[in-house]
Amino acid sequence: MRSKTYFHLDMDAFFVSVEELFDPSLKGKPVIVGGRANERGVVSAASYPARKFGVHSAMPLRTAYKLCPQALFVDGHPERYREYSHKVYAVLQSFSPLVEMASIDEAYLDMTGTERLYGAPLRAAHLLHQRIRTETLLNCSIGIATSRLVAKITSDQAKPNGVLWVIPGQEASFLAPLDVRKVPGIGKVTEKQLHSLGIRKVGDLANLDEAFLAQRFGKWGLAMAGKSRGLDAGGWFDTDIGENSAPKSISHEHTFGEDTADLSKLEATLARLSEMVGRRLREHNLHARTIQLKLRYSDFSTITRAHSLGRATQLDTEVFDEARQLFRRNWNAGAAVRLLGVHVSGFSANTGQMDLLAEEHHRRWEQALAAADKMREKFGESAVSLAASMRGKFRERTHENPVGLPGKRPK
DNA sequence: TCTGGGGTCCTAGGACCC
DNA sequence: TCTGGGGTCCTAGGACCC
Repeated sequence: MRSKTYFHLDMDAFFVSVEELFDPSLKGKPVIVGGRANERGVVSAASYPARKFGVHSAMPLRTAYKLCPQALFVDGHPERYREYSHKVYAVLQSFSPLVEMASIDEAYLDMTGTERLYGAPLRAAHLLHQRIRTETLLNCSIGIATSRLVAKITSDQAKPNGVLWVIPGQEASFLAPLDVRKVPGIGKVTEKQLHSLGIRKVGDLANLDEAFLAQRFGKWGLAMAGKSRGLDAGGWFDTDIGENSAPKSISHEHTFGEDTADLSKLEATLARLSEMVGRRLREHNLHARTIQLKLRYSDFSTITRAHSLGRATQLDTEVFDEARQLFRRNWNAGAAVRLLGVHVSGFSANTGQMDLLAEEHHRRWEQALAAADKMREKFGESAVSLAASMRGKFRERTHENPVGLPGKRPK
C-alpha cells in the first residue's frame, strides 16, 4: 500500500500576529494577548520577543508581568481571529479539497496523490506557505509526514515560519530524540509518570515492551506505543480528514473579577450564561438533553452537577431553570464563588414528542428568542438581555412569561 | 505561578434491563 | 436467596488541546 502524505499547517503566534496587523506599532515588541497585566486570567498568546523572557501561553497574566514588565498587554479579539481563520481556510480549500481545521489556527490536509498537480511534497508546501503569506499577510509553519501525528510534531519543529518534511520511513528516527512531551496527548501528568519510569525521550518509549505499557496505562498505553513509532494510533488522530463533525457540547463560563457570594449576582450570571448557550443552540439548530452546572469556589475546588431532561431543548429559559435548580441544590450557600459555567450536551436534531399545546407554546418562545438573536446581531449584545431583565424581575416570573421578557412580542 | 474559556475524549461506578 | 454477565445510560471527574 502506498503511504499517505499529510500536511499540518500551524499559524505562527496567531493571535499576536493578527493584532499586529491591526496595530503595526506592536511589531517586533514583547506582546502578550489575553488581558491586562494585573487581571485574573492567563496568557492567550505571546510574541516571540516576549517568549524570550519565559512568557508562554496558559501562564497567569500576573506571572507574565513579573517576568516581562515592559511587555505590551492587549485584550484578545475573537472576532478578528475567526475572520483570519476563515481567510486561512479559504486558501487551504483552494489548494486541496481534503482539509480539516483542527482549531482556530491549525489545519490538516490530505495531500496524497497531488504530485501531478503540485510536484513533490516540499515544493507543494512551499507553494502553500507562500500563498498563505500573500493572502493573509501572516506567517505559518508546515509539517509534512505520512501520518497526521508526525505531521503535527513536524510543523512544531519547523517553527517559526518554516517548512519541514519527514521522509517516509524516517518517522521513528525523527521522533526518537524528542522529549515525550512533544507527543500530542502526553501532557504534564503523563510526562511525570513516564519520567518516574525513566522514560524521557520518544525513543525510550518506542523501545519499551507494548505489553508493559498496556498493563501500566491500559488502552492509552497501547496508543502511546503506536505514537512513539509515528502511527495515528487510536483516538482522534485515527479519523479521516474532511468529515468535520457537528459539535458535541456547548458551554459558557465566567470567572468573576472578585469572588462573590451574592445570590442575585450569581443567578444573574447563570441567566446570562444560559442565554449565551441557548443562542448558540439555536444558531446550530441543536437541541440538548443534558444541562450541566460548573461551580468553582475561592479555593479552586470545582464541582460539576448535571441533569438530563426528558426532552431536548434549545430554550434559554429551560436551560436556565435547570442550571438554577442545580445551583440551588448544590451551592454551599454563603461560600464565595470564583467561577460559574453552563454546559449542555446530548444533542438531537429535534425535541422528540410533545403534545400540541406544548408544541405551540414552545414554537412561540422559539420565535421570540430567534427574533431576539437577530436584534443582537443588528444592534449588539446589550440590545436584548434576559440577564438584565431578570435582575429586578425574579419574583414576577409566571408560567406564561417565564423569564420576565417585555410583553411586546417582536414582529 | 495564584491559576481563562471553549472544547474532546476517557474512566469508573451505579442504575436498569435482559 | 450471598447470586452471573453483558449492554447502555447517567453522572462526576480528570487529562489534554489551543
